[in-house]
Amino acid sequence: MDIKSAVTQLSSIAQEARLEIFRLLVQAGIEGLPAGSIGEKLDIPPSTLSFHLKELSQAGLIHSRQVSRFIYYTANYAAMNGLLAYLTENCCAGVTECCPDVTSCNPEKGNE
Amino acid sequence: MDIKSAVTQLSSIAQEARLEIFRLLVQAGIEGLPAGSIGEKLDIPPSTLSFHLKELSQAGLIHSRQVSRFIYYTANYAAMNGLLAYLTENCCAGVTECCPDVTSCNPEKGNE
DNA sequence: GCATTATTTCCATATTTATGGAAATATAGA
DNA sequence: TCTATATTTCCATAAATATGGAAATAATGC
Repeated sequence: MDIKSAVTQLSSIAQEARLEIFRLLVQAGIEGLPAGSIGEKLDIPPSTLSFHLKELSQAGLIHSRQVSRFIYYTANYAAMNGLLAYLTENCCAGVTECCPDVTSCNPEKGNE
Repeated sequence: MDIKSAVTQLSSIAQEARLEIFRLLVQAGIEGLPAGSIGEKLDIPPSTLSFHLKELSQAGLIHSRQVSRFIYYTANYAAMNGLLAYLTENCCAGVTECCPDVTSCNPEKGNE
C-alpha cells in the first residue's frame, strides 16, 4: 500500500459519522445493511448518508450490492486489514520483529 | 478509547504531510528529531510544519521536549498502539477471537 | 545586552469537506 | 402505466483544514 491510499482510507474513517457507519457495518457482518437502515440507526438524513457512503466506497473500505430496491453495504474486512497492516508497519518501522501481523481480521473463519 | 478520540487521532494522520512526519518519527526512534530536521528532510516550510506538529501533538500521537534551542519530537508509540487496538476491535466487533492483539509495538523491547 | 538560531504564532487566503433540502433516478408491485 | 419506496445527485451554504510569508518568541553564547 502506498501512502496516498493509506491517507485516503484513513480520511474516510477520520470522521465521526463515517467511523460509526463503518463500525455498524462491521457488526452487521458479511450480509451488511441497506442504506436506509444505516441512516435510521444512526439518524443521518439520506443525502448526507449517501455522501458518507460514497466516501467510504471510494476509499475501498466498504462495498455495495443491489438487492431488490435496497442497496446493501458491507464492510470490506480485507481493506481494513490492509490499512491496519500498513499502520503497524509504519508504527514499527525498523523494529518489525516486535509487531504482530494484523492480517486475520474477518467475519468468518475464512477470508472474503 | 472513545470514538471522538479515535477520530481525532485518525484525522491527525489522515494527511500526507503528517503521516510522513509520523513515519519519520517512528523511524527516528525514542530519541526523536528536532523540528528543523523534520522540515528539512520532508521539505516543509517552518510555519506549515509547526501547524502539522501541533495537530499531531494535540491528538497525542507525538510528544516534544526541549533540548537546548531545539525542540525534539518523538512518536508516541503507546498512543499508536491504542489507536490500532481500537481499530482492531472495531474491525472485528463480534468476532473478537479472530483478531490478534496489537499492543506490543514499541521501539525497544519494553514499553514506554 | 546583543546577535544568532530554532521554532512558533499571527494572519490572509485557498482549498477541501460536511450538511441537508429538493429534485432526479431506479426498482418493484398492483 | 401508475404509485410507492429506496437511494442518489444536484445545489447552495457553512465549516473546517491547509498553506506559507512575516513577525514574534525563546534559548544560547559572546
